[in-house]
Amino acid sequence: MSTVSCTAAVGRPRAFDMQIALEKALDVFWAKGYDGASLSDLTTAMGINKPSLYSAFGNKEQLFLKAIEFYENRPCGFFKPALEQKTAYEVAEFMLLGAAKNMSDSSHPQGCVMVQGALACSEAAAGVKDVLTKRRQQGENELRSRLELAQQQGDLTDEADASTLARYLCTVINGIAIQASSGATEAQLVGVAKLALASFPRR
Amino acid sequence: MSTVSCTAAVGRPRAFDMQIALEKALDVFWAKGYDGASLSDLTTAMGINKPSLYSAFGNKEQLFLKAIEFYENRPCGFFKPALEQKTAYEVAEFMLLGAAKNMSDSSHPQGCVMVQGALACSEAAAGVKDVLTKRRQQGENELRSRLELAQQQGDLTDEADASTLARYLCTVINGIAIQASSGATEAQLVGVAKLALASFPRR
DNA sequence: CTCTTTCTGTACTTAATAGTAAATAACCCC
DNA sequence: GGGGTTATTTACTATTAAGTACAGAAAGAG
Repeated sequence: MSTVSCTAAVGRPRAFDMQIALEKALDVFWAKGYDGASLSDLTTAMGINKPSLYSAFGNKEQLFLKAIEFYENRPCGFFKPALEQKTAYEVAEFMLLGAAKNMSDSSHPQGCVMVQGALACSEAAAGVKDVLTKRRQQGENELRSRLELAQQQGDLTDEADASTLARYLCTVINGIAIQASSGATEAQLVGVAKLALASFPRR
Repeated sequence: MSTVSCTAAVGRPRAFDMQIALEKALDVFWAKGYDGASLSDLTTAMGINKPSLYSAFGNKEQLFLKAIEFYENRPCGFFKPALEQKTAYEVAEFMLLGAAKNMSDSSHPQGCVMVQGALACSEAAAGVKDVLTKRRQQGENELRSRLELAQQQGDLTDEADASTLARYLCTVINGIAIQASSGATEAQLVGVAKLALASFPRR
């Protein structure tokens, strides 16, 4: 089930678990951003040496991309599960409350690596910034499609602009990410999420 | 009226305008963040050499702090003017629409340097991240006080929680900053701002 | 046991980083 | 115009950055 492990059957076996190392790397990128995370930070957290990192993950940029891919697909995510809720309002509610809870969770760095991983950055990080921007945009698009489906299904009023509504929800989620990374508590963020929901049209 | 210029009457006069140089530095920090902005980036943009930078502004960290101080006080800001609006709703409206317009303005980097200047960063930037976090928190506190005043003056219902309301508005503004730095247009952000306003209690 | 393959650890390279020393140039005051 | 003062220029330092060469270690295949 591992998404990255690929130790060949022949040759000296890898002495570390790639999945666990990747999670450690994710935590570093999450807390420090792409520019702020040095290879020393990464190898120290991952418990390996640089040649192991390069042979297993390519280079810093590819390691980052694999880390955010893992981040997006990990089981405790809230975005994709939210899209599967029954009604548009439940989608919005699940998503906002999920963001509030998840991003303030102290079992990992606060906020969202998709937001703070590479927001304002050096030219060296321009590529990963671009990837993050596109991924966030893609999430917004998926949400818009889900809301349009809700309109077809009749659980979201046709007067609503699905596009603006999706952008609004993503804006609040991004804002919650900032607040969380600034130290806001879950209770505070849940309050914000509930207030944000007041703008969402109930059927 | 210059806030930073302090060329002594004696000695060789400074060959550059500190205010203009500071604005150029601000643009670099705004676009690249503290970690992503190298001294070469800064001196190139400012049109000066490193010793001039160090003698005029101290070091990279102090330059950053002076740049954000300038940012907060510059005339085209929207936060402080918003607080002076007549009613709580007008405060919120001015603030959200101001954020939407200002942060997508193409006459400077998109987004908000107070948000993206140092969000997830290296240990070297921990100090400036801390300053930014505290400043944002201070802004939120000022907004909360303004809303409490509105409750005393009767133009905001007592049922509203001024603290949560202020946090909500700041969350949306921070979210707008992310969207703007990801390329959202003014029209898109104004749409978000208006939708966000629907959650704000009118008297 | 040996060969091949792959990984690990140490030590290295090259380039960029923040910051500075020292000589020179430009100004005001007397 | 000389003396004191401050800014500029060039050249430098020490450190850290990302990335790699190479020798040795650990496994399976024959």
